[in-house]
Amino acid sequence: MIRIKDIAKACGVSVSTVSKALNRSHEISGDTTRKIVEKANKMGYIANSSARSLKTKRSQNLGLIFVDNSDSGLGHEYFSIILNGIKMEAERQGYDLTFISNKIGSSKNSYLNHARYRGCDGVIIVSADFQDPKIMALVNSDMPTVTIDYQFHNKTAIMSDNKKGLEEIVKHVYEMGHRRIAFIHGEDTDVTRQRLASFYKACEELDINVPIEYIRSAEYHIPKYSGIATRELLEMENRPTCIIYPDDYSYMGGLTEIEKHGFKIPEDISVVGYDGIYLSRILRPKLTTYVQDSVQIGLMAANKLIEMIMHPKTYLSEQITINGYLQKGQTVKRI
Amino acid sequence: MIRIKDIAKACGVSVSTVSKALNRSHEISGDTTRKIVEKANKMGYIANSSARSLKTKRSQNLGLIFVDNSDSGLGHEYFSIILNGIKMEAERQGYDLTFISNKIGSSKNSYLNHARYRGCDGVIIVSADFQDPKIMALVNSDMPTVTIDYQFHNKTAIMSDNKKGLEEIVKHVYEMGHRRIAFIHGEDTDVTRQRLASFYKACEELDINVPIEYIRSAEYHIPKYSGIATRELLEMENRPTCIIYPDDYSYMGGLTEIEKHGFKIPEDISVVGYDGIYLSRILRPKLTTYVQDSVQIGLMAANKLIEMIMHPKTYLSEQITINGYLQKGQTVKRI
DNA sequence: TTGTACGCGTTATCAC
DNA sequence: GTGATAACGCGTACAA
Repeated sequence: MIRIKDIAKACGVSVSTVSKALNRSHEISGDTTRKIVEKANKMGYIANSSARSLKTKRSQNLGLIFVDNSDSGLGHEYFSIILNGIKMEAERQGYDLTFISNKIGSSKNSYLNHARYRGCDGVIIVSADFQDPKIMALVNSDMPTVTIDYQFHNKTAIMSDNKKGLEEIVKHVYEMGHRRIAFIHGEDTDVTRQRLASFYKACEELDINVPIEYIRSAEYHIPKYSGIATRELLEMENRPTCIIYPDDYSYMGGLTEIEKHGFKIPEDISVVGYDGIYLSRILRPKLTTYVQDSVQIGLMAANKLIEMIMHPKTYLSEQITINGYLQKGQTVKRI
Repeated sequence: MIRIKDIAKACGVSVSTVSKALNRSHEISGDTTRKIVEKANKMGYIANSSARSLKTKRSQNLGLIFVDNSDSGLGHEYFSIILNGIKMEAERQGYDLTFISNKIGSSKNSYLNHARYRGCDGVIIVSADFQDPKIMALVNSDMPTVTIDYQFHNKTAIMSDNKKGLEEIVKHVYEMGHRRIAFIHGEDTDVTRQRLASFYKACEELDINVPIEYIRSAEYHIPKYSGIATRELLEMENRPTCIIYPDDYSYMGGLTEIEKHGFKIPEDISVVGYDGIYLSRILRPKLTTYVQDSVQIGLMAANKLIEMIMHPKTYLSEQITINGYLQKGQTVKRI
């Protein structure tokens, strides 16, 4: 390992001159800087981030919280694409990314402590139990944080546009002539509440009557549950002509059930997904779904967090909504 | 922020005593240790990893290389599940995970330098261009590394069992009565070569004749290319009765093409995928595919890397193969 | 424009 | 069993 001290010796200057030169300080003359930088490269000098951040109190490192009780969190395309977006933007701006768990070494601990331990400049909470006191403690600390798809009071959050999403879906389905529209929603979260409220509102405005039995509960990303809900809907006397699913994956569970009943999509029943994952585009019939711009969500999360880190005094928390768009596939029949 | 110095003052002991007590050194009496630890907790002490690793030369942090030219790397379930496995095992053993790119801050750099800069104890190369000199430099350095699905000479690698995979697929398809078997493979990589060799070998042993036109090239994870290959196969005079795809996603491209030709699966043509992603299980007909145990691949990669870090002298590089299994779906017809 | 000296928080060595 | 002290590598007042 080679240190600035070695370079200083090799160049016949002091360590501080080397430090300043490497950091392109204007205090150092162009000539000296050039000479030092060149020498440093030749000697294969690599800075030591530990020493640097010990001194500067900055790590250029962002924490990443990704808790998946479902044990396959990262496996969900929606999240992994968000992660990809975060990674791209963080790298672009010269930040690294470190996963933050709720333990340090082998001992249980809080997320906040872990982030502090690693000297994170800020933390992005991609997926977590937002009711967890340890998450709340983190968000309410002085550590800059950005949450995704969950809004803490007065904190910066990046949200997919659930309101617009359900609104557009309902409108489209309505225009296609449907009046008996069922909605299978995910477990009770902020996102779900937004979507549900927006669904009701859109229906109300269009004078669509929504029997309570048309609203079914399932869990995001678990096709089985949406399958069960689908069966219940199909077996109703006055069954819906269109079913809106919590997400594209869940639709697959519904699909199985629909086929079991001998129904065809969209001839016998229309369906709409949510997320617009890759799968939705290659399925046949192509799925009508609301495409969330997950890369953009990730980019924006990283971007805002870095802004917050750089301007801690002037930055005002924001709630940013990332627009998606309706992908009109072939799963909604005109009736 | 509270430092050991503060605790020392509060307890009326020296900093070194506190340090030792917190690290459970046996030099310190049980009583003193208890008192110090308690006080530290009460004061909300959190260690500083920068200071610690500056001194100890250990970071308890693993680097993660994940390069995706395709711009959706993390979005591929195979990789994101591997990542999940790595994360689980690293956390279990008290290691953190940091993404390593080929730049430090805003300046271009090598992976090795980046890993050194962050003081990584080791690096897992999940996905990368293994011909990239920067990757090779990393692997050939003194930095402990583990690669996934690529074998550098005399280095530790975790491989999915491509040999057994293709072998089992061919055997199964053969047993179902197929003799005209086509294989669409991915771009030229280690994995592809292994699979191709194994495919040929299995066919040879079963006396299956493989016309050169039955071997088609596509790219992993890009349905479009597999779609094109599929069309070419379907339009042959003597078309195959079964097509093996590079991966489950690619099969979706083939599916579209097959339906365009008015063929049904498996009545008119049989198909086999590879990977066993979630999708393969919920598709109807359920896809016959070779399931890779990607969580296990991730777990093992982290596990071996940590072993290597802890026993640098005695650890011998290994090539570990993680077994998968054949998922018999409904896409291969008995003929 | 350059150099000196110190401190960031921690651990390791050695003396007591 | 405990304490004093010197590093680890870097950045930055402040001095020159």
